[in-house]
Amino acid sequence: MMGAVGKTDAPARDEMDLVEVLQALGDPIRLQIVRILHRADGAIACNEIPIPVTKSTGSHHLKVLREAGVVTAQVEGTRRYYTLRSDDLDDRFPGLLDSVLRASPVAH
Amino acid sequence: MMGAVGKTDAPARDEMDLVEVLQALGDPIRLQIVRILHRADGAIACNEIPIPVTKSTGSHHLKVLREAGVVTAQVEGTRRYYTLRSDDLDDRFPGLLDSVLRASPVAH
DNA sequence: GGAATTGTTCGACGCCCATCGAACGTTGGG
DNA sequence: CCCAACGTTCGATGGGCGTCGAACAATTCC
Repeated sequence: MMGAVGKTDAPARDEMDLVEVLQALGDPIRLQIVRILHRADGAIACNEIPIPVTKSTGSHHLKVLREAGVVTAQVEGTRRYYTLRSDDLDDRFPGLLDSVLRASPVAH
Repeated sequence: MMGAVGKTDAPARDEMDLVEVLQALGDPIRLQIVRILHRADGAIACNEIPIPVTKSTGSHHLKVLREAGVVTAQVEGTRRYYTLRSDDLDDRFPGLLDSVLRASPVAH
């Protein structure tokens, strides 16, 4: 069953909230995940994403990115293959993802 | 005197941190402030920014935006005139501010 | 000089978030 | 059928953030 207004875990293009996306991207580790997914240029297993946190924390970050609409996961057996929703993001917020990806990771 | 590595309240173009900027923009009220400053297309008094919070809270949000490098304040008597650092932002993170400003405020 | 205006700073409070370890499904292989 | 692998979920914890009122500082005006 499903509760009244529970997060569907995968917002449609038109349902994406700018603030939610910005908050999702406003974290070093999540930004790192997004960069890796972009470089991977396709589906990549959750296990293959090198991040310096526990698997539970990583699962949390992926969930935040999923609920914001930044990434999608397709289940394949016991693995989840993640993908950047580049097209949907660029449709809803043109230029946002590109500018974030183009920006140098660190300042200095 | 000043402590060793205290926030200077106004980072240079090259000192801007992407995560910090995204976090600064990832708040409804701060986003509203940014939109207002953009529409104002010039300096606008802190007092003239209509936001549904106390002046202390507003001051806090302006400080966050200042420290992230999103806005600048020039003191004029007892008033502060705020300005969007559009040029600096576009130099450091090309396209970011534009995409954020172009995005429709709410989803639905 | 005193009062009013403008904005910052200072606790304080409540809430959300990032993080972890452990427990719990799910799936695939021996 | 049981076990290993993979990922989610569940407290719990610590820290940070948004919010407020009150106090403080700076400046202008009468």
